[in-house]
Amino acid sequence: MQQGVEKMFESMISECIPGHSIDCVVLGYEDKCLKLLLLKWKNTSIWSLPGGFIQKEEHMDDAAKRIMVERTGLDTVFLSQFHTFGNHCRRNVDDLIKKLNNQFLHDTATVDWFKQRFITTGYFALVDIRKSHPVPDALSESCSWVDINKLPDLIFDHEEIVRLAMSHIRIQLNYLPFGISMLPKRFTMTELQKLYEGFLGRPLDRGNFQKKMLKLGIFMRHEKQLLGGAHKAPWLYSFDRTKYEALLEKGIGFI
Amino acid sequence: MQQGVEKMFESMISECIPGHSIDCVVLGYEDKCLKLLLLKWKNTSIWSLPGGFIQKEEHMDDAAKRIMVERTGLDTVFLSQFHTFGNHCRRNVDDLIKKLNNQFLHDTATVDWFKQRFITTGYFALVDIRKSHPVPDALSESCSWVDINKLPDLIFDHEEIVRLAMSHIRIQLNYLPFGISMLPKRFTMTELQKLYEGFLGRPLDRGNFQKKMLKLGIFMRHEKQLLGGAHKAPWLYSFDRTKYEALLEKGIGFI
DNA sequence: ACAAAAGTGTTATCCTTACACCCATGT
DNA sequence: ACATGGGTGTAAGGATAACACTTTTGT
Repeated sequence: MQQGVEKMFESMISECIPGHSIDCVVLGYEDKCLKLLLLKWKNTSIWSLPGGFIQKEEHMDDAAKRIMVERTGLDTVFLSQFHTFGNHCRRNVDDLIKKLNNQFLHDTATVDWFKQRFITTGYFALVDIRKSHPVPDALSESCSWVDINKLPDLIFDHEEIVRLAMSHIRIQLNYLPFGISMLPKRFTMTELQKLYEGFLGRPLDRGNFQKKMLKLGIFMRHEKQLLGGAHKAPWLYSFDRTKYEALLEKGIGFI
Repeated sequence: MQQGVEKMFESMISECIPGHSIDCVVLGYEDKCLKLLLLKWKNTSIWSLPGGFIQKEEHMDDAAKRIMVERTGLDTVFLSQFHTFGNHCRRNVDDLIKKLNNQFLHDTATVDWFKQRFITTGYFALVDIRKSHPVPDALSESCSWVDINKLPDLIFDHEEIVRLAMSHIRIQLNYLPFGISMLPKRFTMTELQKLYEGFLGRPLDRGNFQKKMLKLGIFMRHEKQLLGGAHKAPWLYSFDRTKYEALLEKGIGFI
């Protein structure tokens, strides 16, 4: 066991509040599909959501932001709390210890920390994969983007957490035009549409989608793209940040 | 200080998990207005939301249910978690102790319990006032229904919690037809409309409201009401429970 | 020239909104 | 009779959904 891990456990136990954790459902968009940021634990086939604990004097939202910076290097992302999971038996730590095969969990204080009951608050984040720099934590051999439709088995109740995050996002999609944090500065309407289709899990009508989006009045159209496709070159758009934020404030449709 | 309070503190500290609390925004409807269930602390002018703590082996949702039963005697209510408040400085306990004027908080273990940092999860509940039997807890001299538009100052950040609950309810109102748990078995469309207006804080068109509601197909119409008003007697409706629950499942409008 | 995908247009239908009108009842 | 509030109807406008047509580009 490396020095890094021991140190991390020490500071975790001394600086964080017990019993409460944070799990982040971090979504990005690449190659026409939605991807989820996952950690793979060292020398195991255990996959989990990036997460962490809350420092004693830290706002919970700030803890989520910190975790995002640590795992993705991104400090300004769309980040929103969506649910707190309070089932007392959500974590099967004995099973975890077995799978870990004597890695990490030796020290009694550390084992006790992991064995305690945790209530976890789920946050979802929408980020631009191209700007992200995933870094594994001390327990993980990798931190990587995985196609949302090809997820491996996840630890504990993390699959449930992902499911609920997606459901919250789908609902919010009705009144919050996501996208600015997930797409490159300039994008085509088709790219935006594919992103929406990824969230909703179903195809949308091309013509209607364009009209609906453009009517929101939050886009700026740029000169044509000339990328090599055997077809008419699509317009490039970007978000008019001011109008976009104003729309986020008041929402769309509704009430 | 009575025996009851000491006992309560003892079991609270020994049986509940520290650092996490639950606060309930309990709403009822009476006399054409929305009312909030509030506790008034003994011999003070401190008002607060009913709340409590989570037992060591208790699911968080069950804790919320238990708290609802304890305060209202109602065990099947519409109860839904809406947000977790994780600001580390949300509670000014020194101020509380001053206001309490040496009541309750003497024992060091108890003072320590209250002085610790709490993360609280907010639940909202929609109940039928007529069926409720508000009972104060050991610290309170009263547990009573207060007009949502005439709230007193609340302790800590409880006003913020109420505000956020209302905002969540208003959004959910767009796809969940609330009402079954708040109105008497039989009600008129105008009563339902007044309830909605209470949530939304604005008047709705009478004719359009009726058509929209009836189109949902979750109502049963009964024989006419003959109550003494100098006008046409309105129909009485009740919720068709089966269809209502089915609609709650899939939501209305949307995606 | 042709396929492929982008952009735009058309139509029918539905929903919302703002009213207007009539109905039943108690005074 | 009439004021009061309940029930229903209508017409305009907007949003939605399905689909057709045109345009541009690389091969």
